[in-house]
Amino acid sequence: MPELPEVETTCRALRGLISGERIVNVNIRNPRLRWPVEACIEEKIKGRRIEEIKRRGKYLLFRFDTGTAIIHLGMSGSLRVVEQGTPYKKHDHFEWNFENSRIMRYHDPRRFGCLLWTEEPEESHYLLRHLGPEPLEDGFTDDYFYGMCQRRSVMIKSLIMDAKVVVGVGNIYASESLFRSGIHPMRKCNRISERRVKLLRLEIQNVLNDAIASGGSTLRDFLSANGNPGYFQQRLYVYGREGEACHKCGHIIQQCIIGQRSTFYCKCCQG
DNA sequence: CAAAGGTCCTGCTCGC
DNA sequence: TGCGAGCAGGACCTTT
Repeated sequence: MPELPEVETTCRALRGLISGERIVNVNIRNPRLRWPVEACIEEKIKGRRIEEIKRRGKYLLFRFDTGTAIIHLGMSGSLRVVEQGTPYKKHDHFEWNFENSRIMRYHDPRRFGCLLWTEEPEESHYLLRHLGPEPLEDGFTDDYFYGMCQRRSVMIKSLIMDAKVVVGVGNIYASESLFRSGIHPMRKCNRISERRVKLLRLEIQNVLNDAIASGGSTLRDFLSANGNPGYFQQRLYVYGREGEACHKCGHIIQQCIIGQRSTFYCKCCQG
């Protein structure tokens, strides 16, 4: 579920619901996430106020005066805010109870996500230290991106999914942005014209902005029974459409595997 | 049985 | 031969 737009949607929803709230209780029901959830996190944040909630790549950062809690949603994780008395669902692994009687619950069937605690400045934490620029912020320039393409020789899809190059481009939006810019996903990144690389950079931003905009419409449902932030209603040109007709030219959408991940493209539109 | 939207880690290959 | 960088593949889990 969570690519950058979903994490951003979650981040905005949480800000509206629990920013500035004091945590009155922490309940770790199953610490066995990607890395074990340390029991000490309870004493670190209990009684503390969330001073800021922000996103870096696909990581959510909850800043307290004592340090920062880092949550990643992995492949199947989600965060919901519910009212007291809401029954647990299977795979609700931890929760934070707030003074305002709301509860933030972490749900994650595959347990690829994490909850970590750090007292370092967040940018020097080992998981965040080597992350590339945010795709929607100033550091992700044409010059920077073309430079990375020149310096490497991997397939372009692998390059844009590399968090050291740019954060937040997951499997869905990688295929979508390559379609929008007319680049075959298996093209070596150093064999693409500067003009096309610049177009790709722009289309990465466009597809992420579009997805955030449609995710934004689900914010008000965050507190309801179904807390899934969704990228539904979204117009996907190629992802998951193998065997169907291309919306632009009518040719059949193809599927291949790159870096163990399903990849979708139109061999007519993407030279 | 295959595949699912993430990403860290290991071990291999290649070029110097 | 030895080394580092860059790259591909494996691993982590459960559900459909």
